[in-house]
Amino acid sequence: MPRKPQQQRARATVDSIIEAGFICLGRHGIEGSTTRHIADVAGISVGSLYEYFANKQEVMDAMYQRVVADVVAMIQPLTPKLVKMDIREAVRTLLYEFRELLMRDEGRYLKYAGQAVNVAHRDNLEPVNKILMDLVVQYVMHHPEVMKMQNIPVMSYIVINGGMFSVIRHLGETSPMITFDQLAEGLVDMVGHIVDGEMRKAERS
Amino acid sequence: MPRKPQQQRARATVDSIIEAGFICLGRHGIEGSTTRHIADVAGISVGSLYEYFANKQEVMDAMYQRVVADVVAMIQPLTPKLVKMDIREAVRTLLYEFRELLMRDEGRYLKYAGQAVNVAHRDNLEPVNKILMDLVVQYVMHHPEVMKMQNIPVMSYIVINGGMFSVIRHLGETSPMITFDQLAEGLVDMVGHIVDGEMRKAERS
DNA sequence: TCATTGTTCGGATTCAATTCGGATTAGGAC
DNA sequence: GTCCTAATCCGAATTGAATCCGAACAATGA
Repeated sequence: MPRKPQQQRARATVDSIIEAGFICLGRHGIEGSTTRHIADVAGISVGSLYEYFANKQEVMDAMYQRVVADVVAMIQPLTPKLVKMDIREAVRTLLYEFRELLMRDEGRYLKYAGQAVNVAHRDNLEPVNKILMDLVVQYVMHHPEVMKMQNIPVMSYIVINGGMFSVIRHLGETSPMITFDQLAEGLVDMVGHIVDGEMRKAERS
Repeated sequence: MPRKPQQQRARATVDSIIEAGFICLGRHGIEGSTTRHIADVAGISVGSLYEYFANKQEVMDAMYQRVVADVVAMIQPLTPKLVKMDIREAVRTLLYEFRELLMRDEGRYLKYAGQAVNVAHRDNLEPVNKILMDLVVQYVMHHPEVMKMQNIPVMSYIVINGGMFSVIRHLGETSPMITFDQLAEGLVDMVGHIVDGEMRKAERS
């Protein structure tokens, strides 16, 4: 039965716990992130941690939520610009912004995203999926010609999931076989070819 | 200091532990898979478990290895047939075989694959990546015309990673927005469009 | 000031992972 | 068949991390 922080100092405590969670994860990985360790880094006692979080997992969840919120906050204001761009340029822009976000603070978020992609936590990524789907919808509205494509939802699903995973995985790679720029251009071309190909298919039928 | 099993009954014990690992994971998820629980299901004591595995993680690793070995064993004999097919048909065949394997024994392997896709365990999937890269190489040798593509490694990386992840994620979804057939056709078209698009690009230059 | 409610603390408790020393069994030597 | 040794198995004891709890401390507001 965790409590809602009501006073200013309690909110600060909650913040320091989440912050400490990221620091511990960055420093010693999952193993080093014991509740005691997190509490130490946050400068509080373990007891205090459990005032606001029912268990360790909830601390992790709060960290997720912050990552996800930041991703959404990154995409949202970008949407108006993106929808006016050529599709390839839009994908490219999004990819580099995404990387910038994941690499921020010595890859703090990337470490987390790496955990988040497993199926057990798939729901946590839902808001990101949603905003990207919204972006697709808005994009289509600005580019009526692509509406000829029959399978936009399916292709979006593939591109969004496959794209996110490829990027997260690639950034986590210690000695990648390809550079990020190559990966990004590959993804850009992939989306471009899909749109071109689907349009061509639509015209034929 | 885990020991190598030397007698027949010891090998049976090791096997029963791995088997029990899968059963526990299927029954109660990660939480239900305590060493005691696994030992109980395997019909041995915890002590025996530690005779052959240094720790719980090693049991998990042995399970990974079995999954990965089975995936490789599925693809290897399929390769000769695949390389002779049209690219779209090859992708389609591979996808359905992959699903069949993941769903075997009430999705025993799928539960495991879900864990494996996170960055911490990315190395475990390396053999699968390798055999798929090999498949690409062999495919290219049988279809010299696609050699005109400039970025085969990059596109393979994207398609392999993105494809595997999309499928694993989709199969783990409780109420998927799209059917597996749709996903499969989408992936087939994606690969097809990429090849067509890249060939066109190559001809232009 | 006092009462009330929010906050913090750190020792006590619980539970799973791992260890260890002794009991049991397989399989070869005689 | 008997004996011997290494392999195997066992499960109580240990360890350490997660979690709980009740007392101490701080803020608020009448």
